[in-house]
Amino acid sequence: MKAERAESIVCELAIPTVVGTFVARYSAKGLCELNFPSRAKPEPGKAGRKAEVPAEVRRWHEQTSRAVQLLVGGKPASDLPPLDVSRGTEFQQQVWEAMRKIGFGRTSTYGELAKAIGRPKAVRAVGGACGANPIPVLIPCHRVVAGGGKLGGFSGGLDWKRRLLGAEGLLVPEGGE
DNA sequence: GTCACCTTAGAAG
DNA sequence: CTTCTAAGGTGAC
Repeated sequence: MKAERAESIVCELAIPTVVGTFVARYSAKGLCELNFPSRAKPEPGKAGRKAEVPAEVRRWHEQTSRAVQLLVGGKPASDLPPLDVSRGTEFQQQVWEAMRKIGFGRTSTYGELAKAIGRPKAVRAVGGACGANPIPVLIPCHRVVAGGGKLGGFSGGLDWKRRLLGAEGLLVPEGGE
C-alpha cells in the first residue's frame, strides 16, 4: 500500500520559544512538519494569518506550541496534536512510532530501535529514518544516540540534539564517557 | 546504476 | 587499540 505523497498543506504557523521560532505545518490530518528556528527573522505576515486558519488546526497548533515550549523548557509534554506522517514509508513510520515510546528523559540507540521494529541489522536505515523525521522534538529523534555512549549525528544540527537532551536532564556525551 | 547518510558488530593488523 | 569491511533503506543524481 502506498502512502499518499501529495498531502496538501493546510497552513503554516509559527511557534515562538525561548530558543527561537519554530515553524509548524499542518495538513488536513494533523501536524505534518515541524522546523527548527532558522537564522532569518520570523515573518509576521505568515504567522499573522491565524484568522484564516480552520478552528481545528488552531486547536492543534495550540497543542503543538505548548508541547514544543514545554520540551525546550525541560518538561515532558503529554498533550500532542495528531501527527500526520502519511508521507513516510512503512519502515520510517515504524521507526518513528518506536521512537515515540522512548520516555521523557530516556534515550535509545539506533541498534535498539532497529531491533524493536524487527530489523536488527537495519541500524543505518534507522539513522536514515531519523534524519527523514519531519517532526523533530515531538517525535524525539534527539533521544536516539549511537551506541558506546557516542552522540551520533543530527541533520538539524548537533547543537539542537545536545540542547534537547540537556533540557531533559540527560548527560550529553562529549568524548569522555 | 551509484553514492552519501543521524550506525555498528566483527574480523584483521 | 586502531582500521577496514559489510550490511538496510531511501532519496538525490
